[in-house]
Amino acid sequence: MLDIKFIKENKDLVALAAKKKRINFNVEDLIAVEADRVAIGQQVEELRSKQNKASEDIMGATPELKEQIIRTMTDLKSELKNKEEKLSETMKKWRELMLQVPNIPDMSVPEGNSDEDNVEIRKWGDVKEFDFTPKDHIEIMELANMVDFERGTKTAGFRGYFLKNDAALLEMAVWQYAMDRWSKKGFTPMLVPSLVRKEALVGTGYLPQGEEDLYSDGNEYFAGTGEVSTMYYHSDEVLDNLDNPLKYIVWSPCFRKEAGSHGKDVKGLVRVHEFYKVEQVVLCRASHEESVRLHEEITRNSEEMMEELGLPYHTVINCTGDLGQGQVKKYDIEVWMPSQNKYRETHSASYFHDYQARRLNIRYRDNDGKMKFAHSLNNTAAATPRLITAIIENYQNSDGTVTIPEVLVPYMQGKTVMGKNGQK
RNA sequence: GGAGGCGUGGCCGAGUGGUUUAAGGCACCUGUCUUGAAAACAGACGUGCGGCAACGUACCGUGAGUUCGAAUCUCACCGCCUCCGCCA
Repeated sequence: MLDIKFIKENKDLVALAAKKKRINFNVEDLIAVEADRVAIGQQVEELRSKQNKASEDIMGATPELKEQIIRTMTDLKSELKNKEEKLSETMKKWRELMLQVPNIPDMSVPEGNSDEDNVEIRKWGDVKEFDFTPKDHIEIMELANMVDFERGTKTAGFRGYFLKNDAALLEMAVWQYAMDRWSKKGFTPMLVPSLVRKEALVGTGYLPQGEEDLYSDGNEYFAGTGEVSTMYYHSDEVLDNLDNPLKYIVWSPCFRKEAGSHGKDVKGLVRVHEFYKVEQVVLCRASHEESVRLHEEITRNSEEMMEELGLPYHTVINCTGDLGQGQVKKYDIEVWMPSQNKYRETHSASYFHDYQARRLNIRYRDNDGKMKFAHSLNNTAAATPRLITAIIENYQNSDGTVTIPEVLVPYMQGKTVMGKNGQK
C-alpha cells in the first residue's frame, strides 16, 4: 500500500510503475474514487456539524423549542444516513483499489517482461566438469532409496514425495546449518505458524491477488513462506526503536499450489507443493539508504552460504516485469543445476520500503519523535528440498554416491559420503 | 465444554447518556541549567480526513442498532484474563 497523498501527487509515477510491472491497474480509477471520497466526506461532515450544533442547542432549550429542533433533525438524519451509505460504498471501492496499487520499482531495476529479461550481476564458482556422464538428482536419489515419488503421489497427489535415509538427514542438516549460521550473525531464530489468517496474507501483499496459488478453506490459509507470519507477528505494533534493525531467521513449512506451472518441472524435487524454508526477515527504519544497505547485506548472507557449500551460482537483478506488486527491487540467486545445464532459482531477496508495514500497521517512533511506518525486507536463507537437489547433483560421484559438503559434515553425524546406506 | 470479568492514545489508567476539544501519570520531542550526561524546571505533545488558515469532522476491539445526542445503553462477532471441567 502507498500513501494516498503520494499517489495523488505522483500519479504518473504510479501509472508508469504498473506499466513497468505488467500489472493491470488504472490509477485514474483510484483518483476518481478518491475525489468522490473527499467530496462525499465533506458533505457528511457538514451534516454532522449541523447535528452536533443542534445537539448542543437542545440542552438549554425550552420544551417547545426542543420539539422544534427535534423535528428539523428528522430530515437531517435521513439525509445524513443516505450520505453515509454512499460514503461507505465509496470507501469499499477505495480500499479495494488501494490494495492493488503497485509499489514503485527502483531506478536501478532493468525493464523487461519476464525472468528471461533478468540481468546477471554476479557469478561465483566454476561449473563442474564431470569425467563421467552425470545423473540427475532423481536418478541418484532413487538409486540409493533416498526418495519415493510413487508413494508420494499415492499419498499427497501430484508433486508428492517422501524423503528417506540420507536425504532426510541431509535436508535437516541444511536447516540446522542455516539456523546456526544466521543465529551467529545476530538473527533471532524463530519457528513460525504456516497456518495463518487471511489478514496476514493481505498485509504482506500475497492477497487479494495471489488467491489461486494458496491452499485454504477461504478463512484460514497455508502460507507460501514464513515471511507471512513473521511480518504479521509485529502487526498493529509500535516498535520500541529501530536504530538497530530487527532481524529474524525463520524456519517454516511452505505450501504453494504452483498454479500455472503444471507443465514445468513435473518430475523431481525442484518444484513441489510442500517444502521447507529458512528465511531472513528484516524490519528497519524508514530510510531508503538503510533498506538498500540491508538488501545488499541479506543478499550477501545467502551468497556466502552458497560459497561455503561450494555451489556455483549467479545472482540476477530481476526486471520490472518479474517484480511483485509490492517489491521495489529484487535479486534472485540461482544455483547451477548440472542435469538441466542451467541456473535455477534458490533464493529471492527483495525490499518493500513501507509497502508491507502500511498494510500491517507496523510503526515505530523515529528519533525526531514522529511515528513512521517501518521498512521491510526478506530473503531466502535455505529452501529445501530444492537446495539439496543442487547439492546432490553437484557433488555426485561416478559410483552414484554423493560427497557431503564439508560444512554439512558436522550436521550429518560425521558422514562424508552419502547414498550407500539406502536399501531398496 | 460451563461460569464470570475485561478490551480507552506509544504505555499505564480515569471516564456508565450532553464543554470529552478523552482527566491524570509515564514515555517521546523542544528549551533552561551542565564540559557532557543525569536530575530538576518550563513548554509542546494522539492519529486520519477536508481547509492557506481559523476551524470542522471522525476515531475508545470490530460491526450493526437505540437516541435529538453514544467511549458510556442494546445485540452480534473477535480477542484477552480468571475459575471449574476435560486431556496430558
